[in-house]
Amino acid sequence: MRSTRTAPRGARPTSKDVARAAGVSQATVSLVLGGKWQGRVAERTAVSVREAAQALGYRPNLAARNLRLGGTRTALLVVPALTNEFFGGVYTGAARVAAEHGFGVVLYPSPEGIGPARDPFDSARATLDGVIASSMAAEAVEALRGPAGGGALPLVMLDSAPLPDAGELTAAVNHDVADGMRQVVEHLLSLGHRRITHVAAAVDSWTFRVREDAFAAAMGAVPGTHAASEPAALTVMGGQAAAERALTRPGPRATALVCDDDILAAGACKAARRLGLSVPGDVSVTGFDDLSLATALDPELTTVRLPAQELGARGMSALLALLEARPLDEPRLPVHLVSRGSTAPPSAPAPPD
Amino acid sequence: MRSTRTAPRGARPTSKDVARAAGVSQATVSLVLGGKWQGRVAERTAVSVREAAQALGYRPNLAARNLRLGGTRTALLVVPALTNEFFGGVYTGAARVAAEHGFGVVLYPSPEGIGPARDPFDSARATLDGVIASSMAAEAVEALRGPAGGGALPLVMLDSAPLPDAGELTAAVNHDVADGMRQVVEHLLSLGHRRITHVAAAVDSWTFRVREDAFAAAMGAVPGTHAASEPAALTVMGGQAAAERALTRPGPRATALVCDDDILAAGACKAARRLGLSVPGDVSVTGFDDLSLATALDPELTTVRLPAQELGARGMSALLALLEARPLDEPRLPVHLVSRGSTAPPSAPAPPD
DNA sequence: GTCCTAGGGTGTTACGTATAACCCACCGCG
DNA sequence: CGCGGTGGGTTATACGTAACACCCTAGGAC
Repeated sequence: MRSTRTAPRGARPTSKDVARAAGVSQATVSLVLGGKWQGRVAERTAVSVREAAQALGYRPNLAARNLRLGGTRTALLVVPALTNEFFGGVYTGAARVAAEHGFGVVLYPSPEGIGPARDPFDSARATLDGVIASSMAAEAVEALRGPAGGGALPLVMLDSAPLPDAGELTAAVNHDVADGMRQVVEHLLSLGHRRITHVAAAVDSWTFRVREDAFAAAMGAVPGTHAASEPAALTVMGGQAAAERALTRPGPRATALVCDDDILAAGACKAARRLGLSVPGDVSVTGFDDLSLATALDPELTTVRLPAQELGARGMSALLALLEARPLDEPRLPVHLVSRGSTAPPSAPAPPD
Repeated sequence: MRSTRTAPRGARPTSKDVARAAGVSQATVSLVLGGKWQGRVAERTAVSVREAAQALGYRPNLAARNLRLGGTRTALLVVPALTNEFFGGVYTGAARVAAEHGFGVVLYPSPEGIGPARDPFDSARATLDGVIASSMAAEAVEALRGPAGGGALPLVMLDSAPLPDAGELTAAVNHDVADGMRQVVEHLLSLGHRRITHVAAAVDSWTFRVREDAFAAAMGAVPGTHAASEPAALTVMGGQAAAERALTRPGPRATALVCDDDILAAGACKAARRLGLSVPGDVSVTGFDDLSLATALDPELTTVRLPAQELGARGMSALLALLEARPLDEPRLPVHLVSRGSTAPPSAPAPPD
């Protein structure tokens, strides 16, 4: 009479229950269900174990398994925000590769947004096998590695500045955003634009610094061009305000706006319309990311597609390589320009219709 | 010489190490760090334990803790897709409340997208305390509850159809989307619209069925109105195609398009422009959700704001209530219309400029 | 002086799994 | 007839934590 026969609530069957039902020992259950029974357990026994497990609805207790094995086969993905579909793509890609290797991925949107009560990352560290940080600022990444005294977790950084003291347990996977910017500028130059303003995200992060540098380099390489830069808060309104400043500045007007992000580009399009300018008739606009927003706008946005899922997938692969002490390549993922309706030659005659 | 002094790699300090460093037993460490030492351990001892833990960089092993406590203080959030910022909001809200109660939230975008290799949810069930499913189809939710033989996990459904066999361990939190639709229709009617087409998401889910019914009810309540419905795939292109069909149908044209989602509304705006119609001059357009997309469009979208974070937060609260066997209310969250530039009286004279 | 109590800890066990180390019966072979 | 091998299992243990059930000492009451 120690306990009710049918477990009252949440009393999940254990491997011991399965063993009893199948008339074998717990060890045998573990062997069979763990797939390591070749030549150690008779076929008939294995079958009856599997049947018993099925009948009881047995699922192994992951906490116990993790404790035993000393690892969790789980990676943490840290992203700046989840309200951006780009990071949804990164997660999806990482989770796909993880699943193929029996790993799980836990998502952690970085501090802002989540209450300060007991940093979930902090308490989770002990049960994680590795960390993937996407587009994080350097100091935030430093904090992730923990007190440095204990076991520093393997860390993969996506689209982030390289760590100064990068240990051996670190890898990086980046988009080739510099090349993306180069493609944008070449596209515009080939259309005939010579006076181009960069609407630059006012965020201190690797990916945006690279874009600024690449923009300056690409423009500087061609004589007779006029480059300018206008900082913008990373919102639609921020893009709108920056574009408005750029387009109303005294002197000859820029004929093209290169925006650091599709969000900013959406704002730039709004600003142009408010000023009575047509896109792309009077001013061409480009973005970055190729969010679904890019095709929702009218005209559709010429933008640089960043393969977010690919980034997440490669990041997870790199982490797995790190964990298995395999050699790893740190690829620079190619990106490509998607040319749509928001760019056209400058001062073109109004479209036929 | 059994092992190197400084743990070679990943050898995290345990509570036993802390105990040795502080000169106490492991049990005392557990008491102190667990906060249950009031009147059982002297202040001085507690302090030295904490100092030792700090010095060693000790973090409790969650796998062990979970095994011991039989729970993980972790909930699973299942969403249809992560590439939609709405669900990012749901997650954020749920995670905030969870953190306040020492809970964590694991995100699981439902099957499509994630490889089929060993369903992560399936293997995770044993280590979860509950499930929150957002906007899921009925059959998918059924599957979540598992083989029904073992312990069925507490389940909270957000914006979903009520389960037919809802057990005691189930709760529901919904947006009052019917009221949202009513507000939209009343807004348009008060502007003078009488011929309105509902661009309806062709997705078999509770939230969209409710919208369709509410639209028909609100229109049916006012004599002299003409309601129509046009199904649309839940993408920009789907919305565009549906709106095009709706606006080119023979007979008097609808003066307003009520879209089930901001994404669809964006497509509808594109369709209108392609047909040479101005928004809102010739046709008014409304959306649902109030995504950032809504303010990125030009004109900005009149839409119904669904408080996604609030939904996630209330869902998590409901789950916590379920777990603690507390009475719970199943609120119907109020939503409200955000009136912007995409709606105006029908057949209005062209705007001044 | 003896008993009781409270304060301050410690020993021990259990959680569920994986696996190393055994164990035993049976069969074929010399 | 004895002996080694092998197929088919079992027993025992460890993972790190939490907490129950003790234990010991000292101080006060009688």
